[in-house]
Amino acid sequence: MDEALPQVIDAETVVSERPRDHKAELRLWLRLLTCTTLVEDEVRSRLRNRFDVTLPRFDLMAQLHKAPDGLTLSQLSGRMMVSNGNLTALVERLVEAGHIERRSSGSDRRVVNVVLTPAGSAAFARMAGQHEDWIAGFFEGLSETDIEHLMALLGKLKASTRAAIHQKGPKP
Amino acid sequence: MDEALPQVIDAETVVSERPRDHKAELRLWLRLLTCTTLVEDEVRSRLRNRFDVTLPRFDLMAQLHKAPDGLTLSQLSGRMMVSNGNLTALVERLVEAGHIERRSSGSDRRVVNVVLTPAGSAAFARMAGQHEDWIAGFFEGLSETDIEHLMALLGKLKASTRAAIHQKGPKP
DNA sequence: CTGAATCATTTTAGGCTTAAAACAGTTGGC
DNA sequence: GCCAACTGTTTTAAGCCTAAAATGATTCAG
Repeated sequence: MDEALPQVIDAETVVSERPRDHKAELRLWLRLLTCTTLVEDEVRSRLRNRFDVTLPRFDLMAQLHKAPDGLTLSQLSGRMMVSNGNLTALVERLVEAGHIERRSSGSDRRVVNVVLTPAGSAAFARMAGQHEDWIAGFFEGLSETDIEHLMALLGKLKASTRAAIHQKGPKP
Repeated sequence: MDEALPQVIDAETVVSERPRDHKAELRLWLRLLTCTTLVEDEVRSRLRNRFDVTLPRFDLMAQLHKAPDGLTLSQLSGRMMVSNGNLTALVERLVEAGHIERRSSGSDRRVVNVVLTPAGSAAFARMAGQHEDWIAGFFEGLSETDIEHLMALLGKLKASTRAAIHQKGPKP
């Protein structure tokens, strides 16, 4: 590519001459977003059509499934990366649906514990199995090594992004 | 783990004995989601804090920027992959902010055309430049070949997912 | 033992999103 | 010309999401 450059221009100069062409990164970001949206929207739609459940509710049930002894609302909001106030209504609807149960903690009257009911647990097991198969279906065109490479590259991206975020705005 | 399997079971049989271990795909999907959410939330937050604009409004302005002659609401909803009813309020707020302008089409009294105002156009140019730099910053930890590989692998994933979606539910 | 700080949750106000119904304007077959 | 089908937009009802304020419970320093 740079073979025919005049000899007086060294590599550093060439770089500094195009300081701001970030189109490749921008295109990559758009593609990343497209892929995620594609999968996510389809998952939402299948959960809704086949199990009459929304993705946030599924997520909440997944968290409770991983914690059979239940979780407080704060623990839930932390794990779901969702604001605290959000959970109040979400929990209320899952209670109405009979999937989960509120339990007040004996020792601290501020905290609300939430647990899957037996019915909710069974419903979640059914949904989670299907969900896993759906995801496998979406990734079917990728080989095992594709999956490994993608996993590694996304790991790198995750680290890079976190670094960029925490560099600019870590609480002083 | 399976080292002590009876000798009569060959590799193929072993594979068929675990027909449904899709954990690698599931983990990859979670990581993909994490990366996208990480970038998206940070972009939202910066747009909000530095330009007092939401991501949907930025997206809408980006579409209008690419179409200097303006777009109808239906064209906009198609390009933004968003429902039609969604746009009514979104457009209304951008009109209030002075970023865009409604123009009724001369020939068809049903359609509403929308165009960036000069102020909106200038505001968008400023935001888009910053936005590109932010994305470049998030991807800084990736080499040029990382970016190429990621682009290719995500292209494969996009194709695979589309195939899986259209296989199960294309309109008959 | 008491008041300030802290903590868990809920409420509030505002925005985004969808699907489906309602409205309004246009078009084509008769 | 007229009406039925179609099209573009808006409205409605319901859900998800956040930040910030409010409420209620706990803890701890003095």
